This record gives sequence, structure tokens and C-alpha cells, in this order.
Amino acid sequence: MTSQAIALSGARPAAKGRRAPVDKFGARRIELAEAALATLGELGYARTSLREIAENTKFSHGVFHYYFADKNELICFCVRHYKAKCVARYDEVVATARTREALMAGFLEKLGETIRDEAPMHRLWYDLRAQALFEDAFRQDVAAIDKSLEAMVWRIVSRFAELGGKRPAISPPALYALFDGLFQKALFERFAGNAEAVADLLAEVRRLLPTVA
Amino acid sequence: MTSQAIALSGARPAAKGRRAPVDKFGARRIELAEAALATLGELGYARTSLREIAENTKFSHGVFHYYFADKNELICFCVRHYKAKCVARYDEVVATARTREALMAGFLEKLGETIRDEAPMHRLWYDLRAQALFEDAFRQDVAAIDKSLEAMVWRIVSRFAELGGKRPAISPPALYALFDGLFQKALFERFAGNAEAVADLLAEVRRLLPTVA
DNA sequence: GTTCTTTCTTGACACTCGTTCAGGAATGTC
DNA sequence: GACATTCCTGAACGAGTGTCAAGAAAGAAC
Repeated sequence: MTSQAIALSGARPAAKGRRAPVDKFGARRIELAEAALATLGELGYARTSLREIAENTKFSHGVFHYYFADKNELICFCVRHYKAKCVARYDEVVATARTREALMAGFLEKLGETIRDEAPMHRLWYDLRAQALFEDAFRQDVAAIDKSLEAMVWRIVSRFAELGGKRPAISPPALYALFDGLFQKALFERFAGNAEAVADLLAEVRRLLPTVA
Repeated sequence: MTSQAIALSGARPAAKGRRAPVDKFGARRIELAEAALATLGELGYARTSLREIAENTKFSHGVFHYYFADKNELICFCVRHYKAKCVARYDEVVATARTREALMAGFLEKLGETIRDEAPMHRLWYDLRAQALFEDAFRQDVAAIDKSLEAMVWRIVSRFAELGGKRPAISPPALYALFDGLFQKALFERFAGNAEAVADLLAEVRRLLPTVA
């Protein structure tokens, strides 16, 4: 449900008599968003035009204006959609792991997977977060996503502490700052061509986790 | 000298017989960069055009192309220039402080000052760092700045530990990740209108510093 | 004062952008 | 079948972009 908390919102502009049974409109929005994510992750917010998004798609660029009020709404929807799926994945690890070791292993695995396979999505997120420092339109969505990520990290570490009969030795914001900072660094180095970036990140986290919980 | 390490570079395109005595060219570059920083910090990388930069200036927009190869070089130069000054300021605190308490106080003071008075500069830096995830042209400069910031934080905390007869309990990358993450969060909240953001940051750092060194 | 170089202004060029909208295609409903 | 609604296309618009080049202005050298 945490993953849903940041996923919904952004209903259609003037939905008057829309039937709920099968939400074709919502489904198409998601389809378009997932198609847009590929281009956005490749070029970033500023360099991506709706025309370019549409070109990597079977649709024309006009469709995007039919389903989204403007470019900003599209991008917010995309990132929110992606990050919600991310959070859900980590939460599954927390729900499944029965021992400290299993949780550590599961966490590191997901971490490695996501930074390896979905690096473009993550850089889009950092791009959006930076834009939110300038543009009011992004702030609410970014704040919500950031909050959900902080909560997710806190759930992981809390559970890790619990499985060891301990308590986290650090505040939720500091914990998130730490992990997010390390993640950002690894992401940057990965794009800079450092092949060891992911391994270094995982090693650092493996070393750090037991010291904070 | 650390502040210089990231400040230089970017010589004039085809400097053939330029006299060194008084570097008018370099001085003008700095003057233009400092003027550009105001607009860049207000609008961010993507939304700022050279014409808009020039409008908040006594110069015309053509001058910027006379002194800088292109928009990217201008922006890199601006941010490098600003961050070099930042590092120098913190280093002065480290060099001056004679006790743990003095170092803590000096560090917190500079931290508060800079996030209060120079928030637009900092959001420009985070913007540039995000762009570097997409654009190769920024990567080298961003990596250099990031490295210099990590080293600066390490010098502060090392000295803090030393003054207490201890050693830092955390790796340089993790330390920087932690502080940078908290700073980013505070910056965001400040722009989102949270008046307590700066105070919260300082409180968190005050609590955290003795636990890591 | 004249000449040469450096510095700066101005206007134009060639694009790209988000957005709008008239109209056609597809789909659903009776 | 016909009609209504929803969905989608593609052209057009107006605004804005980085870059460049021609030449004016300022300064230095003699």
C-alpha cells in the first residue's frame, strides 16, 4: 500500500461520467508513461521533447496531450509510477526475509539489480528532484516520493535491527541521506565508466548496515 | 590550494601572445561568471538562456560567447568557481579552530550561513550534478568538484576526531554521502517553505558529528 | 594622428520546443 | 444499419533557443 500511496493521483482533467469497471483511460496513461520512461531515462528532463518521446512509440506526439495536461504532468506521473514499483520490490524483501542474513542478502541483491538494470530511471529521478528545487510544479510529487523512499529505507533497517534484537542507531532522515548519497555516488560513477561502482556500493552497504543497526 | 585545484582550467580558446602580468581576460571571465551565477541560481541550467543571463548584466549576450566557448563551459566555470570559494571557507575554519567545540561551532556556523544565504547557488550545483548523469561534458567537472567536497568534509571530521583524540568511524565516501544527503534534504525543504529546515539540519549534524568522530 | 588589436554590440539564421486544434479514424451503443 | 462518443493524427503557430558573423567602439602602440 505504501507503493500505491505515491502511485495514484493525477486523475483525468474533467472526468465526468467515466465508468470505473475497466479504466481504459488509466491503463493507457500507464502505457504511455512506461513508453515515455525509456526516452526520459536516456535524455533527462530538459533534453527530452514530447516529439522525441513519441518517436520511440507507436503513437503520435498529440496523444500525450490528450492523456496528460502538459509535459510536467507526464514526467511526474512517470517517475511516481516507477518509484512506486521500486518501493514495492524492497518491501517484498522485508516481508519475506526471516533472518538478518537473509534480509541483508535480499537487500543487497535488489540494490545491485536496480542500479545495474535501471540506472537510467534513477538518473531521471535525481534529475527531477533537482528540477524540483527550481520549479514549484514538481515539489509536491518529489517530496512524496522522497518521503516514501525514506520510509522504505527505515523499514528495511528497522527490520534488520529487530532481527538482531537491536534498534537503529541513527535517525530516519540521516539513514536515508546516507544510503541515498551512496547510491547517487555509485550511479554517477557507473555512468562515468567505473565498472567497480556497483560492487563498491554493495561492499560499503554491507559494512555499514551492521554499524547502524 | 585545494580551492584552486578545482578553480583553474578552462583557458582561453586560442591564447597566442597574451601577456600574463594582469590577466584581464581571466578577470573578465570571473566577472561574467559571477554575474551569470545570479541568474543561473534563480532559474537552473535548463531554463536559463544566455540572453536572460545577459539581461541581468551590463553586457550583451554576445560577450558570453566571446569569453566562453559555449553555454556548457560557462556553467561549468561558474559552478567550479563558486564551489572553490566554498571549500576555501570551510578550510579556513579547520585551520583556525583550536578545540573540538570551536571546530563544531565554526562548522555549524558556516553551514548555516551558506544554506541560508546561498541556497540558489547550491541548487544550481545539484542541478549540474544531475545533468552530469546525462551529459558527458559535465562529468569531469562534476567529479572534480564532488571529490573536492568529499575531501573537505573528511578534513573537517578528521580534525574533529583528532581534537578529541579519536579517529573517524566511517569511510570518506560514506561520510560525504551522509552530510551531502542531509544538506540536500534541508535545501529542498527550505525551498518548499519549511522555515525549520536549516535549524533541523544543524541539530542533526550537531548530534551526528560526535558519533562519527 | 594613424594603425592594429582587443573587446563588445547587434541582428540574423536555423532550429526546436510545447501547445493547440480541425478533422479523420476507431470504437461503442442502440 | 446509424448515430454518438472516444481516441488519435498531423499540420500549424508563436515563442524561444544557441550560435555566429559583420562591424562599431575602445584601447594600445607607434
